[in-house]
Amino acid sequence: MPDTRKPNPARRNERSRQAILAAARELISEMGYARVSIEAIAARAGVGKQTIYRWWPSQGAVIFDSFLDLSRDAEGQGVALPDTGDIEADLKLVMRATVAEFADPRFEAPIRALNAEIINDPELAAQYREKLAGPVDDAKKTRLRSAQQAGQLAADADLDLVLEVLYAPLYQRWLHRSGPLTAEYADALVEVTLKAFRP
Amino acid sequence: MPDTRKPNPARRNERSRQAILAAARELISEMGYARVSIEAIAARAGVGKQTIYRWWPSQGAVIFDSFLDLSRDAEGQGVALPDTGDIEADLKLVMRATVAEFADPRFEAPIRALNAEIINDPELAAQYREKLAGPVDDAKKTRLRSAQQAGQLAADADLDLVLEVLYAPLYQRWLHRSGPLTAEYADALVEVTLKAFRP
Amino acid sequence: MPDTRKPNPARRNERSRQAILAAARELISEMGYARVSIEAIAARAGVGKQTIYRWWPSQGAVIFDSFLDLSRDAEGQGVALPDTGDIEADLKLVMRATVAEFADPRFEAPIRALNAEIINDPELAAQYREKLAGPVDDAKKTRLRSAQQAGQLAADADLDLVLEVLYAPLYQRWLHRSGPLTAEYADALVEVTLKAFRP
Amino acid sequence: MPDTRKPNPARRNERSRQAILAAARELISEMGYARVSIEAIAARAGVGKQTIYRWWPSQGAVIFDSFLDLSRDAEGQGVALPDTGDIEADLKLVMRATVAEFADPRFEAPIRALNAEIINDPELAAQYREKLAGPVDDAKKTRLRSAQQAGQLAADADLDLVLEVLYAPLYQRWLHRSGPLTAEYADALVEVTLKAFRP
DNA sequence: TGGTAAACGAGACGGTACGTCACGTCTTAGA
DNA sequence: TCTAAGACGTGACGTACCGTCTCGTTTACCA
Repeated sequence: MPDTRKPNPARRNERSRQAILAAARELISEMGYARVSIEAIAARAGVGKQTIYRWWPSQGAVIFDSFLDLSRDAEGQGVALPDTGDIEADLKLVMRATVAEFADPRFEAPIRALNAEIINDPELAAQYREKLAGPVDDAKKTRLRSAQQAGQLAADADLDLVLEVLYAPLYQRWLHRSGPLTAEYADALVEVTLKAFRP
Repeated sequence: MPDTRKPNPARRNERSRQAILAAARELISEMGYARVSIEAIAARAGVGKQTIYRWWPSQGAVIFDSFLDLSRDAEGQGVALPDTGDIEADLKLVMRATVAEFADPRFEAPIRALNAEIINDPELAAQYREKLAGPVDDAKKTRLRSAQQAGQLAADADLDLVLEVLYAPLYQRWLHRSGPLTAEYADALVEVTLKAFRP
Repeated sequence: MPDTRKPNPARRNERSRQAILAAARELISEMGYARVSIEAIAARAGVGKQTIYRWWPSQGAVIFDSFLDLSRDAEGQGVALPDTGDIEADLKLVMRATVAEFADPRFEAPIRALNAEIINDPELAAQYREKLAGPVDDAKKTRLRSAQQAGQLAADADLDLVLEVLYAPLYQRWLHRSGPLTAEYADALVEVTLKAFRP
Repeated sequence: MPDTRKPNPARRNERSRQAILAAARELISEMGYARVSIEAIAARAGVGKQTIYRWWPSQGAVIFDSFLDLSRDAEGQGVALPDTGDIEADLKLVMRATVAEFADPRFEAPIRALNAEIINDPELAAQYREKLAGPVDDAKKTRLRSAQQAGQLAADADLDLVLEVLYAPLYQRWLHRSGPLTAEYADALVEVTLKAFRP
């Protein structure tokens, strides 16, 4: 009979939690996702394996949390996009930033790891949409709605679809390494998208 | 001294090759990609492990080949798209077929497995572009060029970009399970793409 | 800095002590010695693990105490052997009682556990001789001295040796399961021993 | 589903087998039985853990085999006792040798380990009687029968009982550390036993 | 057509990591 | 202050697979 008792979060050791998430990020960057084991994370974090198993159901969940942790630091909670009134300029700025982020070697391995994990784990995918993609997408949609009111975007445009047309090509090109990710490419995607959803 | 001699492909046992690829596909469908091992494939195929290691460098390569095998059966060699003269109708037909394929449970697990593998393995990604995506994309681009000549598409449109705008949103939505994949969605993508690249 | 303070026995919770010893006995009988853990004893006794570690240095010590506790109940403090004047009859009575005790399933597992523990733990062996075997052996030697005075036993017989010749074969046969333990066997041992140490 | 396939003994690696048994003996002598783990044996032997689990069902079985291996070396196959015609002299010789063996630190820990294991494992106890104690006892009984024919021992003496009276006190005193093991003690046991079973 | 070298099935091997269990220490809350 | 509760770092458990390495046993070429 496995132990089904739930641990008491109030007594959780925050130092251990941070050490585990940091170790996970470091190891993924250093050796690539496929070679990272729970044992290695525990050893690097100076933590017992059980402390990982106690709080996370799977390795994917640890990866996810380590990534969540990273984003929280980066963003704070104000995830608002710039709004200069010029939707094209604003989107290009944001898209170019995304391109730059993908080129940063510190982000490369963990983001790839997370995406690989998401593909095969629906549970994780749901969490990803809710905790990571969701808030960011909401901020983007807020900016798009502003553009709609300014008449720069069709009033009846499906904003989820707009975001997909804008971002999915970029993500796919990066994940599949099927072409160069340049500022020009980012600009082209913005222009194409705006043309597609022009009023 | 390890055995560095290369095996002689002429003497390869075709029955074993087929059994291995079939076993790989079956196991991925049955138990999910993460739980499939070389041992299990060998056992299911009634084959020694060495016979797998002799001909494939990694598990990802086996998965890839099993998938390649599958596509070859499906497509034959004539990977030409319909050309009725109406690019919108033709693309909608093809996109709806893709949506249907993604809904087929026999394809679901293996395609996901392949995509997950590609994300973390540049070598495999290159093979994927060359052997699988490449031919299909070429066929699609042939159809798009025909549309350009018919004045249905901007003559200076970057066809790789067109394909990305057309397909990436669909793939991403499926991989991330971030929304329903319907015929209407397929149609919408075609319409949006054609508007974006209208002459 | 570890806590090196000694606990104050005066404040010890007798209810917990009894619960621990009882739980130890029960678990050994139920699951066999090898499978009994401190965790299980603590859980069964409804006691914190620390309460066990505070008062006993090792699992062997708990087993020992649980056994000591059991014997104390059984014997009271009057550990005197019968003295009818007939040493052979008296010894046979006692030996047959020992045989019967060994056949009692409630005693089987704990006594075996204790003996296994004693073999590898000199500290525990010393305690065993002092607290458990000692008093019983003293009582037996008192009876043997009475037999010496009655001329039924050689006056210069080494009483420790007499006890060993009398009991060791019985214990060994039981521990090694190398033969049946019957009343006849008990009788034979008494007869052989008396013959060996006849005046 | 555990793997129930039986390994093929014909393909067993004798070098590994020897290394495991030697490592087990060494570790028991060095750190005491209680502290020896399968992991440590595998590491010391330069062997995978699975190679141990493949061929032995339990740690006790490894210990037992390592001991069996040791005895085989020591005895060769001729386990015959000396027969000078003087049973008392011959037995004293053998008993003194046993006492000396118990004092040899190379034997101390493994023999204790084996005895502790035997107490709680009936399966192992049976093997012990058959493979280790049995042949030795047979040799001893052969010598005792010779003494019976020479009229030095009661013709109707139960030889198993004779052996128990002779050896059990010695074993028990050693296992329980309840007294010194000297040549004099060995002699005394022989004298007592012969007196007990005198014709 | 019979000999021989390869590929084959089988599976044992030295390993790594798994996920679980229990250890003995520690911290917290409550009586 | 002792206690029940239980999280912690540690490390062994027994299992699953890894990729390599023999073992015989088919196969298929070639002499």
